[in-house]
Amino acid sequence: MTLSTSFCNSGLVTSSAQHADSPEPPARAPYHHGDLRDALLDEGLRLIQEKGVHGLTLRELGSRLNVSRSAPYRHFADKDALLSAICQAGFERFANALAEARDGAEPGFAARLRAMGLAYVRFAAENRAHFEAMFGSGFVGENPEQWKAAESARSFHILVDVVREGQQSGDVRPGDPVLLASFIWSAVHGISVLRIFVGFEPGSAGSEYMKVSTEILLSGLRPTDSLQNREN
Amino acid sequence: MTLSTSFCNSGLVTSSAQHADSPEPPARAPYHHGDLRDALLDEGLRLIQEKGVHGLTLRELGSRLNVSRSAPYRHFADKDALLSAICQAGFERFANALAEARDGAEPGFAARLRAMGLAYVRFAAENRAHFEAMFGSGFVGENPEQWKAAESARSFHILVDVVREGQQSGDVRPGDPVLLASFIWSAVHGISVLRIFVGFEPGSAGSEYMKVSTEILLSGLRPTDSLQNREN
DNA sequence: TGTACATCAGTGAACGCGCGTTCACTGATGTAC
DNA sequence: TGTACATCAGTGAACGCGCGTTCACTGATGTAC
Repeated sequence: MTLSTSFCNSGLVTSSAQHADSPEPPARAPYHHGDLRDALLDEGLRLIQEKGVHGLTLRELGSRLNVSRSAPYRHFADKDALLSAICQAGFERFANALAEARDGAEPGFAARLRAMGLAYVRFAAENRAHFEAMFGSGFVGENPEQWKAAESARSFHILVDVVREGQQSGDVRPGDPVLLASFIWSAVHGISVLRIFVGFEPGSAGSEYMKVSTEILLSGLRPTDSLQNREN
Repeated sequence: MTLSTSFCNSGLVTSSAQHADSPEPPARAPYHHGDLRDALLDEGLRLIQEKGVHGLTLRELGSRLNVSRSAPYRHFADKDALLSAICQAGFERFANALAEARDGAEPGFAARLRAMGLAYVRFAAENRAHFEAMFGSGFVGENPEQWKAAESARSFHILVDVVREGQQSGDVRPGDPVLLASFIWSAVHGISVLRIFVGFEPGSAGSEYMKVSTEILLSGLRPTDSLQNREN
């Protein structure tokens, strides 16, 4: 990289030689990256996926993208700004995943909760990097305001609304829907976090565990005096 | 520190002068710390409490204990060994806290679960440092075998046993007690983790939230066909 | 259609920092005789 | 009761590393005229 650059800087001869070789100089990286901002977000994600949040360094990022160390500073004020952007993007995708699960499910509270719970755990497993940037200790812990951002609130309110609808249809016990949703959230979050960060996945298969968990959750949320409302 | 040491190294005169001044030289730290190993564990905990796991550095530790940077290496092979010891000690205290909660509770599954759930969340809140060393992303995530160690298994089996007893007394639905205990663990863990790392604590007071959560959990664990078994 | 010029998005060398760890050393302690 | 000596638990200087960030710079791009 250093070699080719100084090579090109050496004068007109080199430049014209390149043009003689081929109309599109192949081994020459363009001076402008084109979409470095998005590339930084993407590669940053990949880096976290591989090495965890603390493996994310601007130097490594620059080197992977064949760009100088200081190039990222044209797009992000500092490392924290980059991490913040990754976190924010994560919450956006997360909220979308939850909304999709809700919309794709059969009607009824139980089906929706099952779908959303599965989506939560699956999102965590499949987007470990985003999830770690969003909820990992050390980052959000030091920036709790991140949690209050629009996108994370949206994720949570999707769940609150589903709970509220469940209450209206008589499938969910009465009570502050925020507290009920919080418990659901915590339970599913606990499953995700223990699996991802600690490798805790009881039952050899794992799917049985998820099934039992959702069952207990649903059963606990049902109104205590209306057993006839129970679904399949 | 450097001054006083070189001062003492300068010869017999200084040494005798010290004795002439006072029988117990006051500003002189003893060469041997006495109990550096325990002091390292204690101060290490304090450091994590203040700055998170990544704020734990051997240099800072040495400086806080008025000891050289390399002194810790007399007691721990490296930084990881120290963190491992902190983690291990955490699991030991954690298991004790759970066992105490179980033993201190009124008889019956519901009372025990309430006590243990509360103990779990409280341990996390009051021993943030231990908790972070035990479950924080970035550490245990990279050393999953830590989780399988004797003390962490002990914590979990305390819960499994309580569930099993609950099943025998008819307070808990049938099914693999390990899966049931895992769900309880996950739910309570989720509450703890969201509170500690993300600052998520719904309901202004928080105690109401804990109460609702335990209620849902208990209700979900009850055998579905025996409503008469419900407790207060 | 050209051209001067402002602006944007890169470069690469360097700074300063804090870290884990090593190493030859030395003072303190305990123990065999 | 003394004394030689092994062992233990410290010291402090140094090494090498990777990091975030800054800075003067330069090539590329777009835009007004």
